[in-house]
Amino acid sequence: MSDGNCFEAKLSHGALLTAADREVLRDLSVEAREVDAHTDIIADGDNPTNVTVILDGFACRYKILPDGQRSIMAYLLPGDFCDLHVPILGHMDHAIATLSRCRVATIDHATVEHLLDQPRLRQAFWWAELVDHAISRQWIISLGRRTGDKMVAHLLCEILERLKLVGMGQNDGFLLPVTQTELGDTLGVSTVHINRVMAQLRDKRLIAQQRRHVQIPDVQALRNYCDFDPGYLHLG
Amino acid sequence: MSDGNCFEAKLSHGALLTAADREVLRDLSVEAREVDAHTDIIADGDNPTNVTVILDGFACRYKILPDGQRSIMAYLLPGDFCDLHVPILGHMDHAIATLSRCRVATIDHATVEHLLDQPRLRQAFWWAELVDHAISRQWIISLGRRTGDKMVAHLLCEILERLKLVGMGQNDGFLLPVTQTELGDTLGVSTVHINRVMAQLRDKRLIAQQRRHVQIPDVQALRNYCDFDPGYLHLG
DNA sequence: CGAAGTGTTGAAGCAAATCAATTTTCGTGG
DNA sequence: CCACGAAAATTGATTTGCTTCAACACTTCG
Repeated sequence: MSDGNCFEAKLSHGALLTAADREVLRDLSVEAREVDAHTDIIADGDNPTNVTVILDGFACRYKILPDGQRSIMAYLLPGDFCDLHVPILGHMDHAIATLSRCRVATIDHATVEHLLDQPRLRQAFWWAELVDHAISRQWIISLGRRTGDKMVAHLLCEILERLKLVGMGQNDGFLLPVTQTELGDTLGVSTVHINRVMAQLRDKRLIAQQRRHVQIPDVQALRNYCDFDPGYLHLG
Repeated sequence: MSDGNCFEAKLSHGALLTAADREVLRDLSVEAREVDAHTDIIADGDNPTNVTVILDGFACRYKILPDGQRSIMAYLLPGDFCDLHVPILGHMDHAIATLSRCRVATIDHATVEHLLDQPRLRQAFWWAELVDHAISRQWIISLGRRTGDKMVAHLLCEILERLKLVGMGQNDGFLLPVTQTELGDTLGVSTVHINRVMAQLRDKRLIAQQRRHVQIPDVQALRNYCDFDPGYLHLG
């Protein structure tokens, strides 16, 4: 499952990179470190001096509200930037934590600046940011207009597609290292409701589960169920 | 209310622009056109050959779902880009329509490329995109974790702040050219519920309304009510 | 092996949806 | 300037998707 080139694999979809460009991206993944599950990578309000990339595992953007509620507003999968926006925005307006154990790489801001001087890499980096925004817009649609079962189905379709993008979603199944409580904090519903909705999807044979391993026996059926249209991921 | 320099005013917050930079931005606003209320500016799936900027009025990003529901996922206020992402993403994954009558300017892609060659303007443009994304993340929090009354309050606080940013939110009041049906499609609740929630906010003296004109007698009180923290707008 | 975290299930309650009707506002033309 | 029709706002009654509370089973791991 672990693949040091997922960063390169992802960004290759955002621009026509040369062999040299790819080499540069691969080199950035060399100095990686491991982070335990359920650990903050970047705290709310931080002004980190480098940019972090997820190389393996699942992480999330989240915010704790004054009343103690947690809102998870994005999943970060292998190949995803955590905080490419900090050099421009100045500080984090949310926190980032691992969901599973992760392997991450860090790139200092000076190096990022240098990479952004190269037109193809600049386009690839901004493509990644713009796709993240497109994903956020889809989450707004889900939260506003889809019922619990359709929200879960749509999220699973999205994760499968994003994992396949970096060569990790094999045989229409994947490891989803996310608890039902975390899914609830993502989709704005209670843990109990997530549990019942997952049971519904299993009953309808739209998904199968062995522990944390999710299988989708008929991807098209699940897509039809929640009107999933992968166009917003802008992969070609 | 109408001010040809709102584009310049907004982008000035994203980078330290020179007088020459500001001049360039002002010149782009010269060839503006008017668009009637409730008219599409850009259709879903389009691949426009220029970038549109709102100079006056309210517009929105929206998508019509297969079952006919409409989801409004962003408001575009004076100074906001409609589709700066299209040159990189290739096509629109949603549509953009006016809410009120708008004055808009268009910049062809070649000119955008030229502007992006200048480091300060490039930073300002990307700052605008990144703030838009930060706003989307806040909407995800609202939709997932706030009740109807807090969602409306938070949205009003945000709009006030964004209008003041371009010199348009005077005396803690502003014109909100948005129907209750549109607010419902924005916040994922029914028109009836929006109506009752607005009545609650009036009863609590958190807002006052004369037709479409919203007044906020005590901004801090409204902010406290919905835990509005303007940090995500990254204005300082 | 025991404790903590996670998943599952039932029952009761509530926020918001839906359905339906009425009033108010707005735009347009006579 | 008023009349008229359409759009928007308002209100009441009923229904429902989801929450909350509570209990219990399963899994994981030190």
